[in-house]
Amino acid sequence: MCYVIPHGLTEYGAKSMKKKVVVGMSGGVDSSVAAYLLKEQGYDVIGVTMQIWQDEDETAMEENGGCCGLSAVDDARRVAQRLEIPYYVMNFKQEFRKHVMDYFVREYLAGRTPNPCIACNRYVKWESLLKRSLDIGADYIATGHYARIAKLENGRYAIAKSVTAEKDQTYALYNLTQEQLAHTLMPVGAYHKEEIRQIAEKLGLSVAFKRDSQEICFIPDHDYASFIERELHGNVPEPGNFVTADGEILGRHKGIIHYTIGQRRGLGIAAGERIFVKEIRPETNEVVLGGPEDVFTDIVEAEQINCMALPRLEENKRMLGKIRYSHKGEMCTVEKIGADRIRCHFEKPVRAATPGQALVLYDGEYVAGGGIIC
RNA sequence: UGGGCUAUCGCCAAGCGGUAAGGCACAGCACUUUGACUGCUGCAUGCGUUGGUUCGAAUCCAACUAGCCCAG
Repeated sequence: MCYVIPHGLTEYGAKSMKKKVVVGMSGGVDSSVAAYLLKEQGYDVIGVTMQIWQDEDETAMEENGGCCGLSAVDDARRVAQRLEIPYYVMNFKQEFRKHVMDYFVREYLAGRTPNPCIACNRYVKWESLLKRSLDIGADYIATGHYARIAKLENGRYAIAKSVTAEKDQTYALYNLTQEQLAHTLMPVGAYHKEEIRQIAEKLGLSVAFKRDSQEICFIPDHDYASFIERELHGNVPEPGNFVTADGEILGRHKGIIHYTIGQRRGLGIAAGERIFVKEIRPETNEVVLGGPEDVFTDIVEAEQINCMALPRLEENKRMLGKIRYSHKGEMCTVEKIGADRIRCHFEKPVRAATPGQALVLYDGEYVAGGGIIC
């Protein structure tokens, strides 16, 4: 049995001081309404927008409206005014560059496929923003994620799937630490997206019908390979061979950064049937291709484990495993094969488990933990 | 040099006298707080070239060109 403590409210009144919370405001509907909800709940709310990658003079591309977009500051400031809460912009460019952009490039160079949102959450939003928020006297940080935080019977904090799971964002949050969760609020997790929009509309917030964010925020044109090339100043990995699992050469590839496991489009090979990337071999600069069935596996290994609901990922426990954000999940059992490494045996093969992506394990409603697929 | 076979979209490939299937590749869109996957749409006024037969030819005939195979 687990129960939810609306932590932060428990002591409200007892100390006659309002709890102070910093809301990370992206300029979108969700975080705007999150700020409103917290204010209604009696918190001392401070709005903050994180400046993470965009240059100040980059005022073009207003229409993008990504989670960290450029009109973000204007929109967020307007909302803060409307809600009559203090508002600040904090610069996190250094942290973002180090933990997200550099990591992103490094992973592709190593033949892996990173998930920048997860890194951003763990190291920028929660590590850096939380630290600075605590420094200015806040008790919590809050975001507009569709997820809930619960304190479990075993004393641990865990992220739970949003009540209304059509918009479940728990996968991208699996890597948060206990300490971070203890200081985090996610007020919109109790609502439907539609309800959030309605609240925003009722409040007269201009962002009520703003498009949801999508794609990699620091690569608005969606051309991530060109981004990597720019970052490396053209010093990119060489073209190499497309090969079959048997070693037969099928053609030339453009360099391993252009590919990910399970990819079909963009290979430029007319095999007569659909072919997919099965494996990327940085050491020989080969990209292995195969048929649709070659890309399934029932064993997935992961490292850099973060435990959340469970103090450790127990052996032989049946859990739901998700190998990508949009994966519905498949039941699996966990085997510990190293100090910081697990092997999951899926009951049904999963498609295109990709090194660099996260394997997130769910124990019922809660995120049990997860790691990086290797 | 004889004899035979084949030439249809970037690749593969239907078509067999009645007005150019399909797959792959490619492009665009949709989906999507990662990369992918997936779905939808588009993609040969022309069938090696030139003539001929026919109301009508990618489909029949002839010549030419190219490639392949077998003889020497």
